[in-house]
Amino acid sequence: MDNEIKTPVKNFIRNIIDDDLNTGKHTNIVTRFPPEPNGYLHIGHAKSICLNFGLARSYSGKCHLRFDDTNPVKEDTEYVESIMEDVRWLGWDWGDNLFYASDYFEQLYEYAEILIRDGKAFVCDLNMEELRQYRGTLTVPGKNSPYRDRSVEENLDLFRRMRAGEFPDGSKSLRAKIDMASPNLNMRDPVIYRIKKTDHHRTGDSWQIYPMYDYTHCISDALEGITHSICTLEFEDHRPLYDWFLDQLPVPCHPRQIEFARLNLSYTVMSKRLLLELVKNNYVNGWDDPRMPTIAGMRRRGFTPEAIREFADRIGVAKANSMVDFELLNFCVREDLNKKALRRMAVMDPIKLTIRNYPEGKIEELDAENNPEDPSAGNRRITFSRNLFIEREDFMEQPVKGWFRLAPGTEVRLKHAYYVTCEELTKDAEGNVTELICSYDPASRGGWSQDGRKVKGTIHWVCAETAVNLETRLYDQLFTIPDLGDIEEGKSYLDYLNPDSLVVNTKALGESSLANTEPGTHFQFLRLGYFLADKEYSPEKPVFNRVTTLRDSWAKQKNKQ
RNA sequence: UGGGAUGUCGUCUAAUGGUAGGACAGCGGACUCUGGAUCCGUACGUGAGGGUUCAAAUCCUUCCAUCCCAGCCA
Repeated sequence: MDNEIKTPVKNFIRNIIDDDLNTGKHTNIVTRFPPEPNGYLHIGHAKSICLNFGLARSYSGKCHLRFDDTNPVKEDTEYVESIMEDVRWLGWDWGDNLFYASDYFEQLYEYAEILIRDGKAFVCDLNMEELRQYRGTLTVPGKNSPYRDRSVEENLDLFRRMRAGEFPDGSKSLRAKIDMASPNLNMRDPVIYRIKKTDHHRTGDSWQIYPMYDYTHCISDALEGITHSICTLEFEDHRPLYDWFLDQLPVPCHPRQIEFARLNLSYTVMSKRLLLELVKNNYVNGWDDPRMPTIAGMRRRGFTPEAIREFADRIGVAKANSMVDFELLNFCVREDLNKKALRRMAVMDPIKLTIRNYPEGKIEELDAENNPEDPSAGNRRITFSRNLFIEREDFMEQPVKGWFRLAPGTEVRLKHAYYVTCEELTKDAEGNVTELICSYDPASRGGWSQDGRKVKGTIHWVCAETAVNLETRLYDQLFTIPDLGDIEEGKSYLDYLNPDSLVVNTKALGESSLANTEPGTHFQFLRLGYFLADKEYSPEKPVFNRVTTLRDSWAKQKNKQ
C-alpha cells in the first residue's frame, strides 16, 4: 500500500484541512478513530477508519485509536481485542497512540468540579421518568429542574458523595446548566454523570459514576490535541454541546468536530444492534459469519484489506445520506484478487466426460499457468486421463443461439489440455444426462491446434483419477432487498433474510493441489469465481468460501432473453 | 406543526460564479486458451419555480422531498 501513488480525491473534509493548513490554524493534523468497545467493527467503521487514518497518512499527521469506554454495562475487553485486530488487519497502525477515555476519568472528574464551582453544573435528583417529563418535547420547551438552584457547596458535596457511592443507581445525576428552552434537546441541561455501580473492564470497581459521551468525547479530543474530530451525521446536533463544554473548561485546545454521512451498503444492515441480534439469534454463525458485513466476517469470506481500502477511497466522503451499491465492493475485490489469486480448476456440479479414443489407464501431465496476470506466479502440472468431469452447466443438449460451450457434435477446448468433441451421451431413466462420450484430438495437446482452426469455447475440467472432493460454501447477499431502511409496514428486516444466502455444496471436485494448501489462501477457480480456503479447511476436508463470482457476460446475455 | 442537516447520471462522487467531469453499474464493439482479464466507444444528471448576473450546480428567494434529534447509549 505504500507504493500507491494516487492523488487523493477531494472531499469537503480535505478542503477544511487544506484551509486550516493554509491559514496557519494548524501546522499538522491529528485525527482519531473512537470506537466504543461494545461490538465488532463493520464495513461502515472501515470507512471511518480509512478516512481518519488515511487523512493522517496523507497529511503526515497522526491518527489515534481511542476506545470510548464510558459505559461499562455494554463494554467488554473481547471487543477491544477484536477492534484492534481488525484495524491492524485493515493495514493501519496507531503506533504509540492508543488511548482509552477511561484513562481520563480522573481529569474528567476534576473538570466536572470546575463546572460545579462555576455554577455551570448541578446535581439533580430527578429520576429518569421525571427527567423525560421535564425535558419537554420537540415542539414544547422543557422546564427547569427543581434542583437546578442548589448551592455550589451542596452540589460539590453531593457530587463527591455520588463518587463515593453513597447513592443508588439512577437516584441522582450531574447535569450541565444550559438552557431548558433550547430548541436543541441536547442543550436542555444534559446529564453529564450518572451513577452506575458496575465494574468497568479497565478501571474495575474504582468508579461509581461514569461520564456521558457528550462530556467525555470533546474533552478527550482536546486532551489528545485532536485537530479534526470526524464523526457521523447524527452528532451534528451535538456539536453545540461539544463546543459548549470546551468553551467552559480550561482545556488545552478546541478541536473542530466535522460530520460526514455514514456508509449504507445495499443488501445489508449496518446497525450494531441488528448485527448483534443476527448473531445472538443464530440467523448467522457468529460475528465472523462470511455473510456478515463485519470486518471479521468479510475477512473470513475472503475480502482483502486492499480491496476494502480501495472501496473506502472510491465511495468518497460527503454529507448527503447515501446507499452504496454492493457491486462496487465486488469490483474492488475482483480487481485485487485478479492480480493475486492463483488459478485452479474445480467443478461445482460434475458430469462425467469420457474420452473414448484416449488410452485406458494412461495419465499424463500438462502445464498450466498459475496466473495469466502474473507470470512470476509460475506454472503447475495437472493430470489428464480418459475419465474427466466437467461442469454440468457447460453442456447443453439443445444449444441455444450464441452457445459456444459443449453440445452434441461440437468441439470445445479443455483448458490447458486438448480439444474434445462430444459424440454421444448416456442418460438415466429420468432422461438426465449422466455421461458425455467424447473424442479428443491428440494434436491439440496444450490447447493449441496447428491447423489454426478456431475453437471458441474453453471450459474447465478435472481429472477423475486425481481429483479431490471439495466443500464449497457459496455465499450470496444476506438480504433479498437492497434498502433495509425502507421496508414494508408491519414487516421486520428479518422477513427479508435471504434463504439462499449460504449454499453448501459438497459435491464439488477440484484438482489435487487444492487438498494441499493453507487456510486463508485465495484462489480463482477458473470461470467460477474467487475462493478462500476457510479457517475450517484441512487436507482431509478442504473447505472453500466463495468470495464473489467472476463477471459473467454470458449470464447477462441469458437474462436478457 | 421546534431544531439541525442534505438534494448533481441508475449508484457513489467532483466542479469553491466561467466547457457539468470521474468511478461503479448499463449498453455496443475489439481482443482473448477463463463468455474472466484487458482495450475502445457510448448513453445517462444539477429536486421545482422565481430572481441577480455577460455567465448560476454554485449567489438570493419561495416551495418540495429526504434524513437526524425527546437514553442516566455512543
